[in-house]
Amino acid sequence: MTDRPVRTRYAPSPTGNPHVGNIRSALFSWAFARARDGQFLLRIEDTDRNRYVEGAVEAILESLRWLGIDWDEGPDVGGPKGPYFQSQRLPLYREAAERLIEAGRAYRCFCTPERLDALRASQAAAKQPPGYDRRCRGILPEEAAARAKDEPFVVRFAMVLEGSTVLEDVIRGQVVFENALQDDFVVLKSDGYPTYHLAVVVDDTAMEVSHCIRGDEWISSAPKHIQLYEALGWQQPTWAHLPLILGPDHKKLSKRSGDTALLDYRDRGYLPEAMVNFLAFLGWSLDDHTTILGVEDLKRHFDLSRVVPNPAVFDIERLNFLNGHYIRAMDGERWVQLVAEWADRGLPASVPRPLDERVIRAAAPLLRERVTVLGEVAGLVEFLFTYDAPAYDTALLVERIGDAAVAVRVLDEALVRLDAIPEGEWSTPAVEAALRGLEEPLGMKLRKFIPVLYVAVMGRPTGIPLFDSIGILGRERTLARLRAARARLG
RNA sequence: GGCGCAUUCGUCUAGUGGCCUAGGACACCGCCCUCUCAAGGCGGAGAUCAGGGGUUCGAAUCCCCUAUGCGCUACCA
Repeated sequence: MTDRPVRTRYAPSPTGNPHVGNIRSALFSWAFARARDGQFLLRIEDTDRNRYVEGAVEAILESLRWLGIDWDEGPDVGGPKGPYFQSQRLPLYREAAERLIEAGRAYRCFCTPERLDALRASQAAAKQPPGYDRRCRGILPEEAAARAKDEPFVVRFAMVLEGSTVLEDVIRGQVVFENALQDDFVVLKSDGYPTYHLAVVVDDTAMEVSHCIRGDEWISSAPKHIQLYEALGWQQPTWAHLPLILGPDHKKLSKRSGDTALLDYRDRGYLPEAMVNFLAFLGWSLDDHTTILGVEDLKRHFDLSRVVPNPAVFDIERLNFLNGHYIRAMDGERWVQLVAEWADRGLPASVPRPLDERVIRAAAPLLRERVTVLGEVAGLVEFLFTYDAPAYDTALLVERIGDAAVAVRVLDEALVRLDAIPEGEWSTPAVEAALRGLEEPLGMKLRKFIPVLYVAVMGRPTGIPLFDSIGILGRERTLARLRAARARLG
């Protein structure tokens, strides 16, 4: 079973933006294939025409690309086992269904949706486990074939009724399912499309997938797939059911719980390397101490044997930490570009474009240690791109220092000292020297009075370093802001 | 309801019978550094390993029971 060359796949259905849980499965499948020098393929499971969402396929490709996950075969690049859209592989599924019928392992079912609903309702009312009652399983093959000519039908798999089906899972070990409890599930729908169960078995076989790596929500269906493999006489892949990713509410992450689409994280300013690092450790670990791991190392060292069986809660704090880490670790020029991009994206339309690159370059290093998510960039640099300080509450000027009269003195003294710097000598060191020189006349430490100046200059008591900010801002704008602040205090 | 899975600090995890009076990381708290805020450095608190029975000289690690949580239970994946 494991002697085959490693081939794994990610097989999403195009029903929307892939969420982080799905992508984590893709990441693990991909990393496993890469670590084993195998191949990774992408297959679109578009067998449900009702749930198909326009643009979803592109969103899937984009999600993977963003994280740096590449595939050897897939809908866009093709490959020897194509096509990679299930909707284009219909004959394969029909053929398999035919074989199953002929072998007596599947049968046509003519029960109407109404009857099925009624059946479920009565089972629920009687507190019986729901499931198809196998009414059509007894229909003679010839009769079924005849009725099929003008009656709608589905094809159901005839489950083995006795004994048990055993799943050998590399993450969970052996899981035993009683056959008597299994349902005669549908393999081919009345519209001729296969259900997931049939399609996944047919395609994984045809595409020579060696390891079926998927979310734990599938483990209950595993006996269906295993029996399908047995009935068709095909070799099972190695099974690996990954632990679920839970939301803060400890429920399975889903579109409904919001905040789960992978691309939303990109749009909020998370870095792909942070996301990969974060996702990699949701259910897996390298050893007893590694927490920072690049994608290259993941590709090299990932292994299913170190995947844990228990579900993991998605902890945004940890993602934030990693994002900040990668921001600080990245190449300086890339950081400048990101700052430019996010400032441009986030600054109000009233700020003239293009943005002054010199300002961006000067501010970028100051932002590095203060940004955890790129979306914060614009708010931190806005004051550098406007003439006046951003709007602020006058009370802020006094808040930290505690006394309006003292704040007034600070502003007056600062004004005198800064005004004394000639235009040509305006620089960060000159500003710093001037402001530090205030300690003596004011009779207080720099740290004590500087919050007043922060507010006057940037509209808030915290932000990127003041001396640099004033240096970038220039003489005229700085003095204007200090005077404006002074005027506010009467 | 049935079936299945899971259960180590708040969170992600290390741990496969003695190295564990349970290690790392995030978050939290404190100190240092410091022009604010951060970042960084140092330190702290935080898990009777869900509970109860066994097995064993010895259990977080093996077995059983219970509890709790989650997943599945469609002509959706």
